[in-house]
Amino acid sequence: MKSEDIARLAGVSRSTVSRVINNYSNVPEETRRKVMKVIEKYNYSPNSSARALAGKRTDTIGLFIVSIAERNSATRVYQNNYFSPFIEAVIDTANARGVYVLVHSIFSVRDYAKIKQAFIERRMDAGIIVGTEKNIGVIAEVAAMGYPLVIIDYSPEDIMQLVGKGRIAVINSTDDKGTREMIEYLLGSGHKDIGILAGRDNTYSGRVRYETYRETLIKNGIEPRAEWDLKGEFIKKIAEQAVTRLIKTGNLPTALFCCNDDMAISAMDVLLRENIKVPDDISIAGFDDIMPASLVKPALTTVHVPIYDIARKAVELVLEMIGDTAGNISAYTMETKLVIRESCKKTG
Amino acid sequence: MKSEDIARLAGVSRSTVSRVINNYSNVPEETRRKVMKVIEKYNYSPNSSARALAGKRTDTIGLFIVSIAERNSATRVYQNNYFSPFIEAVIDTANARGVYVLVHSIFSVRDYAKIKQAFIERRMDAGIIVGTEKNIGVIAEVAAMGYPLVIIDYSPEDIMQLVGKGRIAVINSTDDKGTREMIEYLLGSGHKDIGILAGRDNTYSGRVRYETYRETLIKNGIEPRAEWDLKGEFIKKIAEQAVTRLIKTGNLPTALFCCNDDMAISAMDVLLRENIKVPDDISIAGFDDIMPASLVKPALTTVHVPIYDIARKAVELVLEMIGDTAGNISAYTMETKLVIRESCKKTG
DNA sequence: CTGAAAGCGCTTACAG
DNA sequence: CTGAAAGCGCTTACAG
Repeated sequence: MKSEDIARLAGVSRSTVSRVINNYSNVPEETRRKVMKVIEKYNYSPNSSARALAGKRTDTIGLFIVSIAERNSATRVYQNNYFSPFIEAVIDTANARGVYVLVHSIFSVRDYAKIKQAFIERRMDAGIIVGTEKNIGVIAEVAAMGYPLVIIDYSPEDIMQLVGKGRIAVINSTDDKGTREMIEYLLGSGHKDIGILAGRDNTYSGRVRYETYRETLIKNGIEPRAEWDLKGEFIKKIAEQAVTRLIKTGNLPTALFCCNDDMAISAMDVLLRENIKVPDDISIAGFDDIMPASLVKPALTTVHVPIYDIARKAVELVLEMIGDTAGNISAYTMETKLVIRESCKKTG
Repeated sequence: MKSEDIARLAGVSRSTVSRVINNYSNVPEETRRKVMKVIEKYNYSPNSSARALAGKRTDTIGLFIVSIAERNSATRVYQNNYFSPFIEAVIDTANARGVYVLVHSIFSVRDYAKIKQAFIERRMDAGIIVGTEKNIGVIAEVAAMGYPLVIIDYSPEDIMQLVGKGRIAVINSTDDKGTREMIEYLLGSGHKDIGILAGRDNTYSGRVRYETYRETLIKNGIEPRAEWDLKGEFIKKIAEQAVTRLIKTGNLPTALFCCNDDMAISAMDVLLRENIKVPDDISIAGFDDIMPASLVKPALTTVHVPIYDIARKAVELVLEMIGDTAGNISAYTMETKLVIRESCKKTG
């Protein structure tokens, strides 16, 4: 069934069918009804490829999930508690607005070209990029092609500087405020020896959380100690190794600020295995508030990142930008919140 | 950049460019190289809409996630530990084969029409349907349109009977074997009073797990008791209510077989709150082996369902079927495995 | 208000 | 081996 069939059945031309479908204002009510009746009777819907080729939107957005460091992990999918809710929220929000979502995995820097590829092939009207790595070159190219892009977790300043032109929105959470509140909470609980299990420093949130940790300690008269400055890269396995090494030194801080929950949970596993009690022997703090954070024993004290809201905002922004050819580069920040559970306690 | 531009630049016709791109055999090596050079230089890729309209594949598959009972839950996304790994595995597998994935949420029976809609609009070459509800009518219609479909968790017999023609594969896990092994494990641990927290009975796995539970007890000379036959519908909240009511009766079984892990974890939460110890006062068994199953305390004894393998198999089957217009209705069963952790113990 | 016609960017018989 | 032409199913100026 194509528009020509509908036209014939309704006794009008394809032009009129098209006008009805696209809600043109200059179609008399009676004509519209007559055509609609046939359309509904046959459950007709235009071929999306033909529509797109003729200049309409694809009504599809791309969601690109970048997790470069994890490409070789067969169990990756079971581990990633940050992306899963994000993906689902994007899909639900977009679908509710009648927009399709093409989800794509990016596992290597080389893979990043696939983002551009999808736009070259004109498969989507816009894109959302989330993940552990950003290739600003590809982002700039896609933006230059005229496609709106929403980037999650990226330095707004860097975007402004590095992307010449195009419609781009970046969404972050208040990683600085969240980190500050957590460190001050630990300080307020009597901790002075606070270590960090840091995230990836080629990530905006990773850098902000790390730097804010240091600044907050220094502002409170405490010099961060190099031996408690662990690199976890936001990855469970690397975090485990770092914590294992720390334990071997025999010199533990009284609290460890982990830059995401995945690493915090890994740290707790290792400590448990080594018979070091959380929070009695060491307090563990996380970041993100992913679902397992409240399930784990002891339940994780962490900073809530509104993943669902970020995802929803991303879809809203991207749809707005599709509709508005003028738009330029913009930045949004979503509120984090300290969540106190059981994994940290007073000391001293 | 379009094929005409490439043609001009390479000094050939659009036909030849197309032949090179589609790997036709009758293009001399030299011509191919000449054209490829221009294609690579300009990073050209054909417009997917134009290709599809001209009769090529869309190179896109649809993944439809049906979770009807959960439509109104804002936190749904954080809860669904079964779909998340499935979605990611489908995407990863498809992407690795150069195929795009359009993921769509279905929240109501009315929504089910969206599946057909996507095919009417010719947005994809085939579909995978997973979730808590199946609309066999829509499935039959899409199959009749000639599109291959992979259905997860559905009665093969029902498919054979209800769908007249078309290419359909259904994938299940060995829910019967898994249930039997779990119940026999509990019996072997001395349990005679074994209750069930059942799943949705409009689900194939829900029915099989329920029936196998009853059969296994009866075969072992035990009559299933109505007061320990709880309906949980595979949903956390409903499971909580059922367990709460059970506790109020003061008449607990020594073991409770929960038809999925989500419900088992909910049951443990309620029991913990009521100061009933797992596994000392009651053994709790789950099904699925979702990620939190091993995180929770006590770690959940459950039946492992190979979600990742099922997802991968689904993609393989769907791609095979796209290539093979002959194919017919087929059924596959993936192996489950008993996973003994801490939530069940010997009794009597 | 409405239809005929051109055009979107491909692919593929067809003819040579 | 290769090009000119038709056709895929729409949308949208254009003309009336």
